Amino acid sequence: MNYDQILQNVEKHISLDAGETDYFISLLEPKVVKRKKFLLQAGEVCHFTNYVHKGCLRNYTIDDRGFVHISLFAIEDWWISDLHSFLTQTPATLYIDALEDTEVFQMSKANMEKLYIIIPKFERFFRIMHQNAFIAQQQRLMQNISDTAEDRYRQFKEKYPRLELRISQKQVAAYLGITPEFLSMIKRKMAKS
Amino acid sequence: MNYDQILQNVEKHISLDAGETDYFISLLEPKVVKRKKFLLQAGEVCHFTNYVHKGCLRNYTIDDRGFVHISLFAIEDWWISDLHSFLTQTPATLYIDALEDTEVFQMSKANMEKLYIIIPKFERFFRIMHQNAFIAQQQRLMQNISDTAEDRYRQFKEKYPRLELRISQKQVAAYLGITPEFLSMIKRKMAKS
DNA sequence: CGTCTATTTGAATGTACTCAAAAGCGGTGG
DNA sequence: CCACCGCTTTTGAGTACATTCAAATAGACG
Repeated sequence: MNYDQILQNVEKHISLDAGETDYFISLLEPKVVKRKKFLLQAGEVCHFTNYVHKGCLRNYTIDDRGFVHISLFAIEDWWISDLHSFLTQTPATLYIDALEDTEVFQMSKANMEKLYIIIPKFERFFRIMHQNAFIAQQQRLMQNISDTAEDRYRQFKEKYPRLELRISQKQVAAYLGITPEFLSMIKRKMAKS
Repeated sequence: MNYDQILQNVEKHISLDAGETDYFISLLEPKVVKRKKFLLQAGEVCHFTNYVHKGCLRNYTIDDRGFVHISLFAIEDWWISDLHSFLTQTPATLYIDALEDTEVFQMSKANMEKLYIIIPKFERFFRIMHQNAFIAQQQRLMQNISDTAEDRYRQFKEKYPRLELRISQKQVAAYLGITPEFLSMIKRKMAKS
């Protein structure tokens, strides 16, 4: 396995010496997730935080009417988990599954706690990670409140360039919070102008 | 000034000895914000993270059509800032102002950095803070995508019990992402059944 | 190749907004 | 203490945005 990519990700925010690097890597568990397979299902406890090395995962809820709502697409170099479940070790509300065959590095809750003790600057790393996630989500929330579906679709294409080529339109609609039928209409309308 | 409330807030997540407590308090700056006065305006750099000791602040954006969208109400015992602006020291996109005369404790960016160095466990404290904020916002985003305005209004009342008595319906509508007229209709409809 | 799912299209419906006008309410100054 | 002003809330009619349901077509995968 090649750890360069995940190390680069970490070293965007904190620096590690050789020993720290080795220790960090020793806590990671590589895993392959086949397309359509689950990494987490609602009701289970989320035992791992996952770094996507290659492929594409999605994080979603299913509402009372059975509709899927996607909270996040995690492609190469993204982190993904059910943060609430992971931190509190209570049953998850989110599902995580693979839209493509995917390779991840997993860090268990137990290993994460060891890591914080042995190399406290990882507190800083994950603080920054979560801050960035928070900011991105805040922007998305404000967009969802104020913008039309067509605007949100344009913003999706900017935020995830080329992802549309890899996933179905149904997935995009579930991310935008609209029906696939309506997204189809939006595309037709946009193509005309 | 009475620091018991903010210390209790901190000690929910980390423990402090007497010296640490004193140092933490020495970095706080008390401030009174009169109703309708700003703590932050879009375009300015957010220099402070604010803890609300008493009163009520709101965090909002103004979209291109001039509409206000409220990201958060911060009442007693909540923290509030423009996190992105604060962390990166770039111009804010959010406004913060007071809906009531409000007392806050402010911590500047410079003091925050000192705090992380002198008492590193505050990295942990703010990591947990931001994680919780992230989780709350994720739930709100999923609600906004999947639920009707009426459902969201019910959830607002659960999340902020009694707040409706303190703020105008217009503020609630700006939080829910609907017009005040439509919220009025929802209330009428709910009152009937 | 056949089956299953995704996408397109259209008509009818529901949810929420816009604009306008009237009524209610709160604060302020005289 | 009351009258007035400005802002909030209510109400309604017309409109725009988005969903639902159904059916036909296209595409993907085993």
